[in-house]
This record gives sequence, C-alpha cells and structure tokens, in this order.
Amino acid sequence: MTMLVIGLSAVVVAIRDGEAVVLTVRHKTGGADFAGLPFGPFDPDGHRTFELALRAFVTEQTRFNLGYVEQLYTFGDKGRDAPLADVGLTGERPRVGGARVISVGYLALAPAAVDTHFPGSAWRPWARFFPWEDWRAGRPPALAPIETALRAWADGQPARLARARLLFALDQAPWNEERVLERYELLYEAGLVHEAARDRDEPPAEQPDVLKAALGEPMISDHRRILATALGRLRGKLKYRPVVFELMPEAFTLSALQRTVEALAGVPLHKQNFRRALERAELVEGLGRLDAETGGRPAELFRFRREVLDARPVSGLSLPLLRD
Amino acid sequence: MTMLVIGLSAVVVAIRDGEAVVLTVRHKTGGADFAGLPFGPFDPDGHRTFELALRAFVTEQTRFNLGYVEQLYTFGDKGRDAPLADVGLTGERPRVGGARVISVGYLALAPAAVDTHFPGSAWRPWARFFPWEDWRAGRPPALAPIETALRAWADGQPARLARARLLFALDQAPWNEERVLERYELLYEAGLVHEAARDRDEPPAEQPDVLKAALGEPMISDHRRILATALGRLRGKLKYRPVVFELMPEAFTLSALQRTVEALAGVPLHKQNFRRALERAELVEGLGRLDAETGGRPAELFRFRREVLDARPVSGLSLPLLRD
DNA sequence: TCAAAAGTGTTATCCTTACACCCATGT
DNA sequence: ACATGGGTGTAAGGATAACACTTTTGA
Repeated sequence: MTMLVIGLSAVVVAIRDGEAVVLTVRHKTGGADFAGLPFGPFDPDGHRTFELALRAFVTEQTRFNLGYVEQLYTFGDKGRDAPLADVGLTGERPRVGGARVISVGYLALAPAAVDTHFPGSAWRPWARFFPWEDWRAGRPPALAPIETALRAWADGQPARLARARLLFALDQAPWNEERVLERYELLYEAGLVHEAARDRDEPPAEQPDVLKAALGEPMISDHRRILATALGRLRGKLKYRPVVFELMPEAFTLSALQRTVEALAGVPLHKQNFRRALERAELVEGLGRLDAETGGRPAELFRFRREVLDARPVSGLSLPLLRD
Repeated sequence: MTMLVIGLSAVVVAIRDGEAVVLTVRHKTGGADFAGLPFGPFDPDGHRTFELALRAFVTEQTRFNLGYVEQLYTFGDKGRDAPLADVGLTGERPRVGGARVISVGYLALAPAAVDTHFPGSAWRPWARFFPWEDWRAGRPPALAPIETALRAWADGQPARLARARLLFALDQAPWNEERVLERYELLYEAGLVHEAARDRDEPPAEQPDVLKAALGEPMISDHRRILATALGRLRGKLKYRPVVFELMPEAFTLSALQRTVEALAGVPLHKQNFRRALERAELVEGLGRLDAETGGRPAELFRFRREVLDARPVSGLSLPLLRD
C-alpha cells in the first residue's frame, strides 16, 4: 500500500522597494536550476497543527517569524507533479510506487522583506513568474505572444476561444485581476508553460524566445500553481478584509499604501478616489509627522487603526481603477 | 511512526420546500445517536484526485451525482476530534497512537433534495445545527440564552466581550451572516457547544434546556465545524458568483429564487430591490410560461442564462436587506 | 369579495467616477 | 523657476434603500 505524505508549502509575500516579492528557494535539479517555495514535510508526531509546523520550518529556513498566515488549498492530483517528499530538497520527483505526496499550500504576509542572507533563499518579484499579470503600466507586452499562442491552441473551437478571451482580456474583454489561477491553468492545459511538458515527462516545447520570456519562469513541482492560487486569493481578499496593512510598516504614506495595493492587484488606481474610500472607511489615521524622503513635497505619515477590527465588522479597500 | 490517513467529508446542500437542507448520515455511538456528514477515506492507490474520490463515495452512499463541487478547507488539528479513520463508520474516535487523520472538507450543491431512501442517510435543515444563524424572521430567539451564556463566559474581559458583540450582534451591532465559522469557534472556545467538552473527554456541561436547544444539535467528530465552514463560504460566494442557480430547477419563479437565497443567507431580502438587481445583472430570462401552483396570482417562470458565464465575467447577487 | 402572492412606480440619498487644479519641498 | 510628488474641490451619473400601491388568481 502506498504511503501518504503531507507537505506544507508557504507563499510568503512582502513588499520591497514598492514591488511585491515572494520568498523562494533555489533548486539545482540535474542540469537546470529552478526556483521553488519554502516547504517542509508535516510530521504527525511532532506537529500539533499545520500552522505551527509551517511557522516552525519557515523560521528555521529563513530566520524570521511569519505574521499573518492563511490556508490556501490542498493539492492532491496525481498527474500534476506533486511536491517533493523528503526534507533534503533534492529536487527529485517522487518515485513511482513510492509515497503519494499531498501538499497543503499557505499564504503568509510579512511586514517587510528582510534580507535573510540565507543560502539559497531569495526574495523575487512575482511578476517574474507571471509576466502577464502586471497591468499597472497598461496591457503588459507579454500578452501579445501569449495571445498568438492561445489562438493557435484554440484553433477556432468556440469553447476554447471563449475561455481564452475572458481570462486574458482578448478582444476588449475586461481584465479581471483575481483569476490568476484560472489563467495559469489555461496556459498549463494549452501546454504552453514549461511545467506542462515536464509533468508528462516530455521534452520542453519548441517556442520562440519572446513567447518563452512572456510565459515567465517555471518553478519546481506544482509550486507555480500554488503561487497562482496565493496571488488570486490575496487579490480577492484585499477587497473584503484589511490585509494590506499586514505588509506595511507601522507608519506609512498614503502613496506608499497605494503603490502596495497596486503592486499586489497589478492594476493602476485612481489616487483621489482611493484616498476618499480610505477616508470613508476610517481605516487610517494621520500621525501629524511628515516623511521627508519622498522626492517632492513631503508626505504625511499614517498608521492603520488596528483597533477598528475589534469595534466593528470591517471590509477591505475598494479598488477604484484608473482608466488607462 | 504514526500513519497518516486522509478523510474526505462532503457538505451536500440542497433546497427542499424552500428550506436549505444538508445530507447527513446517522451514527450510533455507544448510547447516543449523532448526525455526521457523508465521508470516506482517500485511497492513494485507487484515486487520482480528491474530487473524483469524493464524487465516487457520495454517489455510492447516496445514489446521486454531485454537480457543483468546491474544496473548503483541510483540517489537521490534533486537539480537535478528527474524522474517523475507517470506512466502517463505527463512530469510535481514532485511538491514541493509531493513525493521525487529516480531513479535507468539500462543499457540494445539488439541484434538488432527491430523497434517496438510503438507510441512515437523511436531509436535515441546517438551522438544526445552527439555530442562531437564521435571521429571516428577525433576531432568532436562540440568541437570548446564548447571549447570557457568552456574557458569563466573557466575565467582563474587554477582548472577549468585543468578539462576542461583533460576532453575535449584541448591543445593536450589525449582523454579519458570513462569519458562521467564527461564531461556531467562539461557542466552542467558550465551552458551550457539546463538541467542546467531548473533545476534552469531559462530561457534557450542565446547561438549562433552553440553552441546550439554542446551541443546536451536535455532530460527530469535527463535522459541525466543517458544516460551519461550508455555510460561511457559501454565503460569501452567493454575492460574487452566480452559484444559487446550481440549487434551482431549470425553470423557477423569482420568489422561489429569493426564498432560496434567503434560506441560504439566513436574512430577509427586499423583494423589489432584489428583482431590480437581478434584472440589471441580466442573469435570468422570462420564459413566458406561468406557474399556477403558487397560491395567489400565478408567477412567471424564469431560467438562468447559463450562457452569460462564457460571455463575460459575472458576479453573484447583491443581497438588498429588508429592514426588520 | 377577500386573502394571498405577484409584480410595478417613484424618490432621496449615497457612492463612484471623472474631471482639473493647488501645495510644499529639493535642485 | 521648475520638476517632483503630495494633496484637494466639485459635479454628473448610477446604484441602493425606502416609501406604497396595483394586479391576478383561488377559495
């Protein structure tokens, strides 16, 4: 009988220089060199809960303590390359007939991207893994080669075309920033992302360099899928829970807050309407102090009124889009 | 080394006579007789994905095929009573030193509550398990004894009082229908629900009969917690995805649709504003036919325009509250 | 004719969107 | 002075919430 092993993976998000970054671990697999998420096995004897286990091994691997943590999803498909079974992080796929690995993905938010100088671990902008997800400067150029490839895949089939159109905002369809996972899964299904061929033990598809670049960097195992789940979940959550503040320092300017939300949601926001919404929600409070380091006129510093969480039900921020 | 076992549990929701009902299985445990959710073990050899395994054993246990299925959460805490390990449904707790059971909860929606006449399985209104969650006829009477018990538990501590107030709408605080799980967990933490004492191997607390009734019927294992997760998730999802229609027959009246949404959300809605919102969203289409069986004036039948799902991003229904 | 449920009109208010302009600092 | 980013006023349009009333059937 096949053994079951449970692996825990963490998508640790932080903001560095106004960019959303993710904690990754480098893996040398055979010749190639891929990034992965920090992960570890769940030990049914030593760990009382998943969350405690997760906090323990992330602290161990990266030297800082997680704040906000939330379970994302449990992945158990056989066809998909499941996370690695052993703690040694060898980068080998689980052997056929060996243990079946189930992976529980978590999202964690860190108040700042402290560089841990830990061997093999690094903060990387998640735009690297999903170049098509960043619409802050308008429609990302990565979408052009992707659109061509998707149309070739759809090959006139109406169902495929409809999905591609909706998810990738083709033909003037509106962009929905939350459907990150569905987009990644479509690219996987279409055989475009590197992981698709790898999971079928096939050689990488022949692709022009522009397309290869547009499809982003692959990750080991199903980690890019977990990352897509995390990004989608976080983008949704921004709107109905005040989670952004978990990523901000104690005192911040409103522009820094807006840049953070924009970096996460991947869309440009309307400055004044963003501020008005903030004000109405009474989520922040001016500190009277100024931040001189902004380049132009100094900005007032604000703090998150954490006490509102105990006083009343509180939703997140609205995302007033800036028309392009 | 402790073995790991993965159990799958399904919260199958349907509408019967305008009430939201859940598929349950009866368990005779020692003297007492508790309800539970349909569940089964995940077999790493036989099952390619969780979802396929779930569909298979629900069909086997209840004779119908699930439509909409969504993963809820994976529960792995040790202190909590985890789901049973074997398929025999003996109702015994997993033995100390035996297998550690992890349970993956799923939400499924069925278009109608077909009575399967299967031994031991039954559809039960979920209000039985959460009497405090039904605000359709105003503040539920179950809240009075619960409020008293919670205040006794809070014992003047501001943090406890604030949580109880917010979650249970004490002192005129607004009711938030989505926070079902948090409410159940507070009652568990306060030691009020039956499961709390049971999980600590303590005898049931001494409680007046009104309080006992107000706290609802307990379930085996952590099934009531999974049910609370499902109800909360479904209530949230109603608003941003058109999932209600998974519970409706092909043709339905607008009043039946409204009653369904009310039964799920547990709040009364404003008739005309509900209809106006439906109309604006272009989610339904009149069929011209009438339903004569309504008691008063016959109502027009409508259908869900399923095709909009492929045409544009579509959100759920707004819940225009009816002030009490 | 009356109860029961279906179905509609209308208004005040609030929120969202979109426009453009002024302010304080460093170079 | 002017570039750079911070910070504000205002009005149009649309969505929501709240008011009550008419219509069509069965008993």
